[in-house]
Amino acid sequence: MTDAEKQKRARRNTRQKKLILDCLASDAGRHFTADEIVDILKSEGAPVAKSTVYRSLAALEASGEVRKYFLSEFSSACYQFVADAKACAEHYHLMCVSCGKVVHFESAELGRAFREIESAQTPGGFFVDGRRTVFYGRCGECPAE
Amino acid sequence: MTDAEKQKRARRNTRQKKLILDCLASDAGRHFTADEIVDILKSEGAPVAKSTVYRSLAALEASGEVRKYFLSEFSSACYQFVADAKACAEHYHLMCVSCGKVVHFESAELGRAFREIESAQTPGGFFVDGRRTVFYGRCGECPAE
DNA sequence: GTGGTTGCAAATCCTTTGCAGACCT
DNA sequence: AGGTCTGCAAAGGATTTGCAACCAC
Repeated sequence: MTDAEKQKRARRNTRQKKLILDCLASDAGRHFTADEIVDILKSEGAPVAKSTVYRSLAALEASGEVRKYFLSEFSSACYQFVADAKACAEHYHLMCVSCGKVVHFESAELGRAFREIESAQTPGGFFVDGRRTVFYGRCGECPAE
Repeated sequence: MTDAEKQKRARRNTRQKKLILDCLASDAGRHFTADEIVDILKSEGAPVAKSTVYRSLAALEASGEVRKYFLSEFSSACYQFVADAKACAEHYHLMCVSCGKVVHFESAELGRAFREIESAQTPGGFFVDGRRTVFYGRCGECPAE
């Protein structure tokens, strides 16, 4: 099934989906792990099964409402609410593997580097998707390991 | 225990460690997963337990002889022999989101872009880890969606 | 001989899946 | 009503760990 078909497929508005999306939207700047969402909803007296959380997050990611990040090999995946898809079009993401913070930035150098990559690879080049690519590293506020 | 202490600690040259390092060194340009190493050694008639492979790879990574990569959320960790620290310093990974192929490439432009990022971010800059960062996109052999 | 190492199996962690019943539309 | 969605438990894959036997030094 293609992404287009996925999005076209009927989707029901259930209590659980709303709870999960509300949780993510309550702090759009923050990343949540699936477990954190489970715990938060449980503490709010509206428990949702972990498998449901995973399934809903996958659906939300497919529809573009939520973005999934892999912060580091030591932690589980994190999910972040996407407030405005357009706002994400022209910048890149730096993610600190230590504290999980995401920094947005623009860079003319990067555009040049991507074009270089596109033409240098063979055969047919390689188109780099800047929106899908996340730069991992360490922010200035986190101590070096 | 610090890294320095780890390296200073007695390390024994066992048959298994040699086999694993030989396997990695047999193709220094390639990434191997732990499972691949297990299979290769088994097929060569010198089986090594999977747990031993993992432990040895961790030790080799700690000592700098092997580098560990996390190429994607869909695959397990990959390990690459470090023939010459300099030789591996400046290469990056492109992963095709369509076919999953990983392409290695070198880029002076990217180094420049990373340095720009490091100094442009506040406070304290942002150190980009080129080993952890994977560029997602589409390779020339896969049709545009 | 001693203590790092190995192999095996069991355990862990995160995530996915099978299935029966519950719930949208 | 009909198909989707949920919750539970069990399975899954990658990696780690406990432990007795092992072997390098």
